[in-house]
Amino acid sequence: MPEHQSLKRSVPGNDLLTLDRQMCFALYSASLAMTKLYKPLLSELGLTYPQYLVMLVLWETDGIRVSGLKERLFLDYGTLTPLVKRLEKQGLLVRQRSPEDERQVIVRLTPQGRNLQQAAARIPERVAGASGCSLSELDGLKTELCALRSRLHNHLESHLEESA
Amino acid sequence: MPEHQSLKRSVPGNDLLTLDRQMCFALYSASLAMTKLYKPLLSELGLTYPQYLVMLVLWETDGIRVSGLKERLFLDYGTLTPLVKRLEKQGLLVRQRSPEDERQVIVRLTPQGRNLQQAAARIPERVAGASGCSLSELDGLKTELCALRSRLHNHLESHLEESA
DNA sequence: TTAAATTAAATCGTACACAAGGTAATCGTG
DNA sequence: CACGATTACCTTGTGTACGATTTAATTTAA
Repeated sequence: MPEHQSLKRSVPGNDLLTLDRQMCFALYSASLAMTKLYKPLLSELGLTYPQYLVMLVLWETDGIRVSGLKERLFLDYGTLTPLVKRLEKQGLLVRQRSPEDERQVIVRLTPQGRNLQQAAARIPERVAGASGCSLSELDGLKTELCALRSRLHNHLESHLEESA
Repeated sequence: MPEHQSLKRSVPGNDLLTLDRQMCFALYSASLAMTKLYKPLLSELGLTYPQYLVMLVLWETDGIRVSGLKERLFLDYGTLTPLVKRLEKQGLLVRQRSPEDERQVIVRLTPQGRNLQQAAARIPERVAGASGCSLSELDGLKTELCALRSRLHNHLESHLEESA
């Protein structure tokens, strides 16, 4: 038997250090698989998955600032700025500086961006069907994941000032 | 309320088209938050999160092929090839073509890569603590997510030949 | 027994994700 | 009013993800 296999047993807590024991890997791989499921549906609309999330926010709250998207989607400016610019280039929205505060960038849907909502209307049910889960199953999982995310954000927040 | 009066209500299933109703967004944002939780712990080891996943596989199964990593982690060659090369550059593993089949690349841990397992041994418990969940909660969620991932992969597989 | 098909991996191009650093506008305090 | 701090956003660099294409090795089949 190779040396490293006997070493394996000697590491304390080592039995927890396997891929299939990691909740994080289940989360990570399920999230990537879900994105792949959306891909063909969203490509009909010319959207990527993160772009779809931005459009979901705008369909609910048009005229939001980039900082609003940041808070709603938990993404950085470094992610959002080029993402929103790509949506602008597609003609789905316009970015304009706020007249009251020139630092702020307001994001507004174009008529084309608003119209895309109809085309997207069937996506949730198509995804639900493809995921092979009942709506209540999905909703239960959603609730648990939101609770987990919330706890993670609390923890990340409470450890922010350590580096400041 | 008559369905045809507001555009918003007239879109069938439109009330499902909001960010906070999307299980996918809960999944996506929880996964990103989890990665952020790991980041400071893994940076002590000089690893990114996907690199950590590769190391987890290697600590279990040294001498695996790249295609083995692909199947285990559900990632593409396009992701894995540069990722494994970066781990090789760090001296944690070596890549070598199989003598029996020159197409295959075998990935082997170096002593340094094997030693890193000790340094990583405490990570799972530290993450569990930081996530604010009990081990059984995390395990329950893990099981649900694996089941979801499995259903998504089945669906993606069954729709592969449509494009072939 | 080779030419065609298949396979394993690499490469290329696009789009995230985010830390770190930068800039311009605004605010707060003396 | 001045000026340092803060805010909102942008830019750059590194590291994923993944579709599409390519290359080289192996297998299959005519």
